Amino acid sequence: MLTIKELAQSLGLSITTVSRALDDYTDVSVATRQRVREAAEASGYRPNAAARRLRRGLAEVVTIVLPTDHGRFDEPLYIELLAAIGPHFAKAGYDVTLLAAPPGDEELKTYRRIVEGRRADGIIVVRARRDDARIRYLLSTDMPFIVMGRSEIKGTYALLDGDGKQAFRTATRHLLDLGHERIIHLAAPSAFTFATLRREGYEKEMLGAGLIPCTTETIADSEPAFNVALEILSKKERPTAILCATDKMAYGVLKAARDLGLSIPRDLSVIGHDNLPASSTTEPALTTMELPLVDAGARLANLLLHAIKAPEPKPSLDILPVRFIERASTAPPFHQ
Amino acid sequence: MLTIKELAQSLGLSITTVSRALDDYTDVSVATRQRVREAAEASGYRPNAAARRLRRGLAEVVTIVLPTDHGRFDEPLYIELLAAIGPHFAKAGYDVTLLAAPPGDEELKTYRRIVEGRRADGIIVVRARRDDARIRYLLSTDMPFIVMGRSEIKGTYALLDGDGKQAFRTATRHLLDLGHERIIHLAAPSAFTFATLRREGYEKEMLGAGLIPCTTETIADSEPAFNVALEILSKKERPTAILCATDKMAYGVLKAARDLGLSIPRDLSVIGHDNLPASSTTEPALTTMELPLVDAGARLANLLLHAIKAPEPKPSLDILPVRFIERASTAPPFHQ
DNA sequence: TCTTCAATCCAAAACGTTTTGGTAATTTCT
DNA sequence: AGAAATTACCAAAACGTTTTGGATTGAAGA
Repeated sequence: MLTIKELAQSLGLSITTVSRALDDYTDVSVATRQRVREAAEASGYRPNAAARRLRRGLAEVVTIVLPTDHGRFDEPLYIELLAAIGPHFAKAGYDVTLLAAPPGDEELKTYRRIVEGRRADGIIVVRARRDDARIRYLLSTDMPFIVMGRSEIKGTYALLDGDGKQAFRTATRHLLDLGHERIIHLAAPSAFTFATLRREGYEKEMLGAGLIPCTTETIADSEPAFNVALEILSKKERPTAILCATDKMAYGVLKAARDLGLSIPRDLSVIGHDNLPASSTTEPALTTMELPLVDAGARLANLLLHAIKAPEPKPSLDILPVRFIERASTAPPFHQ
Repeated sequence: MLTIKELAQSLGLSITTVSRALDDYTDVSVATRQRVREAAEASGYRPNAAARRLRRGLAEVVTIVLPTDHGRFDEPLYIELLAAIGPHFAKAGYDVTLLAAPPGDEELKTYRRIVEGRRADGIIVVRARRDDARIRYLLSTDMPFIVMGRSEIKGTYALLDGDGKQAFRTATRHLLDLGHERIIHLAAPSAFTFATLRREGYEKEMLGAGLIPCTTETIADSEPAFNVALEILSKKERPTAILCATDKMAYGVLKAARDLGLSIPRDLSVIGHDNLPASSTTEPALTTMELPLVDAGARLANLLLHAIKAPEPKPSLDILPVRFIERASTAPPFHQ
């Protein structure tokens, strides 16, 4: 590859001048700058990334570590997020590197590798837990980072999350307005902040309507939700609506209802959250909620780039509105 | 951060010795090596990535450029692939960087940035086209790369693809064995190699069974397939089975059948390809095919790492077997 | 005893940039 | 006309590694 030295030689200029010309310094004449520009363009010169990183002390990289549970991550969410943040970081001259690590020790090691090897200028932490070892570790370093989701760790860092509480209030209200009264909430494990928040939203709205909230907690996946739903729906006084913490759980509920011969939405209304790609093709199409990831990505990139530039980070908590998407799985309750 | 200089000083050794001790050279005594090891471990020393990259002339990075059509990429396929390749590259000391670029000029610029700035040691090209500008560009450089999918560009490079032809022969045979005779193939545009191959498989098996193949070509998405299916299924002599080039197309067919009051699989068998996450939750669950991405990822990582090491690349074409997944959307034809 | 050899260690060069701290030539101000 | 300021350029240092090509010791062989 062509180096700046060769380029300078071919122009009869010093390395310094070429470098400064390309970086728009004012102490090189307009004519020279132009000449250098054109020569660089014509020869396809591009500064060696490693060299400039070493000199500048910047990696020009931000990293996102994706938690992979069993070798694969079936979370289309993060993919959308990646697509959304990519262009923003690219425009700022940053590459986005993607690391996959199973939660636990391996995950922390990955973070240490990034921090200690100065492999990135910033880190994106996703799927925050209420007590999160990654956040605690990062706070002990000077690595800028931003958290997607909510954690309860105290400290000076920026958080970004959807307004799950408000979203679940809205969803509950939607069901109430349709005339439902026996509304059950299928919650995700309370170790996750998002689960707690969604539950709070549901409970608040129920209580506001003078109804007793009724929550069942289970693993946030299709299978466990299926089993729980089978049980709930077999009872004599079964609910007329189930509000699920996630779309995946809603899939389990849909299946359980089908297996029991219940018609949706006639006999049961179902709502999920996430708006996974599959949710528009279920039968019936699932009423759900979605964090607009294009906006979230822009905001996230912005915050992280700011944190990288700023000497002293400011704590911040960005709560983004969640969009309610009404499809075919909700309707007024059918009175026998 | 701690540098090797400081570490060496604190140990009373030279930089050279510390560096060589950590790299397992034989010209440092076992005792010293041990001592250095422990000190490095204890102090959390990690070589500065930029410095070692500059010196070694390696980026320790491979890049995958994802084609984003309209700002987002709704291809869960690549996500799975990413998860699959991640650990392999990590083990070899490589980071995976992810770049998103819309097909066309922007995309080529991205490739040039990587190559000219030496930002990666290898590139993964996905969604190969029959005539692919990216491949042509990469062939003109010395950047190692590997292609996922098939292209018709001549040259010395490695290709990796699923055996779509064999897969569609198997699928067709499956329908024939069930007793179907009026089997229609809903094909993707023939500009894509995969579409042509799948079609060939279908036609070969049909002809082998003494039946006339009948293919309809359309955009590989749900909506267009829906419209085409509506038309096909409204005819008097409608098919008893539709073999779709992709799952997304199959979703459209499922919806069309539902709208026409046809029961699946009684009145119509449907098969897709890709095994998207949504395909196990459709009603009924979709019979489909899948390229085992865990294997594909391993193979891909292997090939690319090899290409990076090897001075002279060898051309290769890896055709991976596709797995047939029988679910509930296929059954013997129902004779009125 | 003198050379040879292996075992350990190290100083200095190199990787390709950016930045610091200038110099020389020209212009502008007293 | 001489001093001061401005313009346009550059040599050399620095970033933190890895690697090259020895140097120094002590043991083994002649």
